[in-house]
Amino acid sequence: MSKTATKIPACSECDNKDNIFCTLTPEQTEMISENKGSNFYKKGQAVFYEGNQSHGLFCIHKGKVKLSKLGENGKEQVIRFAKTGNILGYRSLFSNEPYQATATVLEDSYICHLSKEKYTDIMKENSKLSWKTMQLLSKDLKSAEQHLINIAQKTVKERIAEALQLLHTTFGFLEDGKTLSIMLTRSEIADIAGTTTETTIRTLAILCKENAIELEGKRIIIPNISVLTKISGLYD
Amino acid sequence: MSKTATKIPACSECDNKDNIFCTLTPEQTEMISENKGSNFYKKGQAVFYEGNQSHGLFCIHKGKVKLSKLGENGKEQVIRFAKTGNILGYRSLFSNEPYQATATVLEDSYICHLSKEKYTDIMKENSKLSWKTMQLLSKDLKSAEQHLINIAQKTVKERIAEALQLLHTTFGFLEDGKTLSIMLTRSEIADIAGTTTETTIRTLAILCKENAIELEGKRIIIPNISVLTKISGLYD
DNA sequence: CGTCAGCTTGATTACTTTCAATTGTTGTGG
DNA sequence: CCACAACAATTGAAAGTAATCAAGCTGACG
Repeated sequence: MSKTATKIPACSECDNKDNIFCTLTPEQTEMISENKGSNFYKKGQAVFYEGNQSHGLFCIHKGKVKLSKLGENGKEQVIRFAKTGNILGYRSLFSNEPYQATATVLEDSYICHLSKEKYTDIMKENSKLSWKTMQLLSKDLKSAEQHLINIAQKTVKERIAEALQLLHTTFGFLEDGKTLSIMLTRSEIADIAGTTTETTIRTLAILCKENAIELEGKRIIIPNISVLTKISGLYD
Repeated sequence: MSKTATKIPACSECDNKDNIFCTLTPEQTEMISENKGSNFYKKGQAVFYEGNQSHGLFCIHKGKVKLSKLGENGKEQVIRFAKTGNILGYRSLFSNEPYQATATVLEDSYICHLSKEKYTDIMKENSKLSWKTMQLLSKDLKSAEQHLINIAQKTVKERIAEALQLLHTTFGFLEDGKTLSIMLTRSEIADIAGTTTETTIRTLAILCKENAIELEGKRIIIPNISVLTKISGLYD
């Protein structure tokens, strides 16, 4: 609701240490920090929309985000997820095209806005940041291609099982070590797997019957991840 | 069949001018050129296989290549195409992972092999090459995501129409200005659209009946590309 | 001329979507 | 706190789409 920018510290104080910025010098960190804007986003709010003119990139200080695109029929397709420490909208760095996807906050989040120019300036003098950025692109490309082949060749059941695994590897479990720490609607899960809400509901029920998962409302419990792995046909 | 490396000139003499190397200084071009190996590949031959340890990247001096991955069921999925002037296997630059896809030559081609180390050395001193590489990654990522949403949400007919458009935009027409300059088997077209050979045949027949295309054996004629565009629901 | 790979067609089956109706949940204002 | 509205979840039945299986055909090539 209210902007709580004051809650977010300077980049030098930020404890997201294992992200793309870890190679920056203190001066460079300061440079980024001076030009950043920080915002609170309420669950469901959009950070940017597909087609928007891009005015920079974003860094998730704390939170969970989904990136999605709309098909011609208006159906949503989830492309990727991002979480604390990840950056968003970095592809706009390399082309002056608008954002290619819509970023929606999945739970209340704090997200910083960074200047595109500062970032590219730093890339020029710090080849490690360039390198990190390329690795990031490369990683995203790899998962996009994997996602593609999965959707193209797998049954709905396999794709749902895989979607649940993706949620696990991205966001992890709650303290109990078996409940997905993210709660999505059936329709959102459908948008990951590329199917409909109804089919998702039925398929989740089947997975439940096969003891691969347990359902408690929106809460999804995965007692043994290897059961899901077997069903999805994923072996990595 | 026989190695015809002598047919390929030094990089400085190469007339693929609009590719990623156009920003290199003469010295850098020479550096790449000295370390390159050139080979002739016969139609159907593989340049590298998914899972192979990567030992460098490739530049297509002249030719056509498809990049594909295998699903768990053994079914092939075409990820991307590449043609004269494009580079292949560049993702191995950023990670020491094996090649993520298999590159297969679609018609007799001349392809150069470049040293990974030289490329990265040049990237360090030439930020424009880094930039170009990032743009390339970014572009590939964009098309992969577009391909994903298309396969996830479109009918087979739309996907086949789109596959034909992809072949057009990538490889263009013959001199007659309407015949696709690439001839693939029905099964290969199926592997682009993520469907089966039989369905591809039936769908091509339907497109033919609707006067979107004409078929002469493996030759596919597209008298009016906008008809296909309309069918595929692609508007870019 | 035989063979093999690719192409084609038909019939059947399986899977998924769509549509429709109902129930459950959540947040809000009176 | 309750009632209501809006949204989410569920279930069933019917329709549609595409895969699978089976068989015959075609054309290139040694």
